[in-house]
Amino acid sequence: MREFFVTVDLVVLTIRESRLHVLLVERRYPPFEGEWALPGGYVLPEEDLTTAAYRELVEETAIGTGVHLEQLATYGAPERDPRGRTVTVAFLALVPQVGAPVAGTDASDAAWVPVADLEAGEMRLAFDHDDILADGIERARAKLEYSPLAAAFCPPEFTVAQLRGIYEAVWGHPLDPRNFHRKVTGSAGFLEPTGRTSTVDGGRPAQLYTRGALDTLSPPITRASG
Amino acid sequence: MREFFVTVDLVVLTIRESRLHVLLVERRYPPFEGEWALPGGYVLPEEDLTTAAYRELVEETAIGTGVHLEQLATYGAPERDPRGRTVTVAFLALVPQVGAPVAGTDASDAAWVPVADLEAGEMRLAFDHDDILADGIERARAKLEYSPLAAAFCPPEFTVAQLRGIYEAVWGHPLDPRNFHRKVTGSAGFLEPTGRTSTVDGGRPAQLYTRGALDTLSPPITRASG
DNA sequence: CGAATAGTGTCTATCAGACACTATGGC
DNA sequence: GCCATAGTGTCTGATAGACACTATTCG
Repeated sequence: MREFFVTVDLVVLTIRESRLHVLLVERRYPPFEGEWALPGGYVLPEEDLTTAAYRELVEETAIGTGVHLEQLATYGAPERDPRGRTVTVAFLALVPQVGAPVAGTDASDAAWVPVADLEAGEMRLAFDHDDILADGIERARAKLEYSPLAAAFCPPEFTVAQLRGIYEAVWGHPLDPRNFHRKVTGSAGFLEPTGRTSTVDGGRPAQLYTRGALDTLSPPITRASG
Repeated sequence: MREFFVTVDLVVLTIRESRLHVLLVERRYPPFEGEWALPGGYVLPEEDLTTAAYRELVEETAIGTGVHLEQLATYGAPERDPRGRTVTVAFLALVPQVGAPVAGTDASDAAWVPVADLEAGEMRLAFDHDDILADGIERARAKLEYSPLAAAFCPPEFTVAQLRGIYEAVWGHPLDPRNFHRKVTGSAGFLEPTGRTSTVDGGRPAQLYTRGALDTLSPPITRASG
């Protein structure tokens, strides 16, 4: 029995230009000075873990509405932080498209980076953040199958085509528009029609929806095939 | 930033007499002296989280082979432990049927308790262990659907009927023996026949299997209906 | 009108669930 | 033979995926 430092780290995902992006910060101080890392920070003495994660999210992105935040996993290898024994609780955040990220106090710069670039091995993150990121991406991909989570990437009202775009960006392959439409509109409680329509895409106006009350999708939308 | 205590707590599940049981210990010292709790303890200074969980598991159950151990979630509400700010990393362990549990140093007694009794609200656990237990049970139930995890409850070689008994005990309702048989034997890589047979149940001898290499079952075995 | 996107109908192969039937042991 | 359990065959209703077709807007 001894004392530990406890931090939270965030895998913040969003869709930009039809591609999945993750929020990274450039470290301003040692260790790993100048390298890219996941945003995060120390848990305060009287603060719950989720509260700490939410606070860090707001500090980094300046958004706080329509966000999905869930605990991912905890990483505590003895040598993972050279400053001392540190356990980090990782969270997964899914956010709608926003403007440029905000540089926080412990990061000299912050940026949205395409996940595909990181998966191609073009960049190594500080600490064990490559592992945490991989776990976060896999969690997001898996949860789209059976949860209405994709709506967390969308604005409050969205079309079926926008929602399909989320799935295509996260899974990295196209889906049949007609079957997708039938699937999501046919699952009672998954989407709620607003009665309004949107004409942004040049064709027939699309029905606008909000996320429904359902929190488990059965049967799931499968990602295996297009 | 301040220092925290870090512990691991275990949700250890097994099947006894065709019912799902969880391992509980009676606390020997305050806080919550005399109450029942999940087994667990402090993470040592140079110890990985999973190593700590495994150490606690061996201390409490004296078994170490054929066990499934996975991280569940982390709980860190500021007031969850009156001794000071403590974060606990909960693990889920699934073990084959074993003898009586072993009383550890920080528990005056240990016992296998039917999960159904706890779910009926007959018992309150110390700390926030009721929440942790509920999360662990739900994780186990969900993972049986799409993973070969049920084999972790079985001896090294087992029959299809034994495996079905696991599903029935965890999910709490009967499954059709014929459809279950066709399902599990038809998924290539899920089970490996050994060539040996077992005659323990009085009828036609059953083929014995070991767990196959597959780690994701597609399509899943659904728990919704019998 | 054509182009583009929204949304519906229909066909087919597959599969879950129900359940009749056969196989192989102990008594 | 009788009973119990193992394991197979067959039917039916539901559904995923493929894709033809209709609907509604813009220019």
